[in-house]
Amino acid sequence: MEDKLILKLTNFYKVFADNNRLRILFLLSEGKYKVSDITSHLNISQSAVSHQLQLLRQLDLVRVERVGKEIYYTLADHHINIILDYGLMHIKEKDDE
Amino acid sequence: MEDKLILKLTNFYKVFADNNRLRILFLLSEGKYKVSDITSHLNISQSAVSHQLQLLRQLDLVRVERVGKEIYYTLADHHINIILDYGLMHIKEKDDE
DNA sequence: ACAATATATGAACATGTATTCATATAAGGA
DNA sequence: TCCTTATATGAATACATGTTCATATATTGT
Repeated sequence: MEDKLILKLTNFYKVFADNNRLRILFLLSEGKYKVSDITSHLNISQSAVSHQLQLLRQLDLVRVERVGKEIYYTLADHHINIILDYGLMHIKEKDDE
Repeated sequence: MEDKLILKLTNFYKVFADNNRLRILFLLSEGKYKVSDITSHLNISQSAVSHQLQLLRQLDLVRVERVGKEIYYTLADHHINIILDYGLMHIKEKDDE
């Protein structure tokens, strides 16, 4: 097993290993939201949301669209949805703890 | 989407979001290894390996078997293998970066 | 041009967690 | 029993990263 590949996998998992980030992703999996919507829906500060969105942008996980003063975010592609769904499915099927 | 469920998912991802831990898991996916084998194969200190193994034990991801002075580790069940494989498959199919 | 609103961003700070260091425990051999 | 080897473990340390705080930028309305 090549270490380089495992490192990539590590980094993949890291993206989803933060609760607020994951909550944002799941919210976005339901549609298009502007930043203020995200902060109010999830009770995360505006700054924290923006920082997470910046990271998600850098990783190309979200798509950005400006409408006037507001900026809307959506998931970048259907692939992300599949990942989220797969994760959920996996958690649900084992009722540990 | 229930926050509690997402939190569980976060914790699931966290397990795999560390490089050395993941390398240990992939090594164990190939068979049974004692601690000293793991440290030499992966170039991680004995202590670091033991700490990671402790964590993996607590999460029931590995199975322990003592033979004399040595202690052998294996993955707890086939399910873990499937998770690892799925992750790899996912990484391989997208050639980002 | 100015004020108000929405979002982004850099730096400081807080926190979680992985590693190291020192040492403990357990087993086997002399 | 004493010594050696294998592994575990607690505490200290190092480090990565998420949040906050203060402020910048961008857009709209007046």
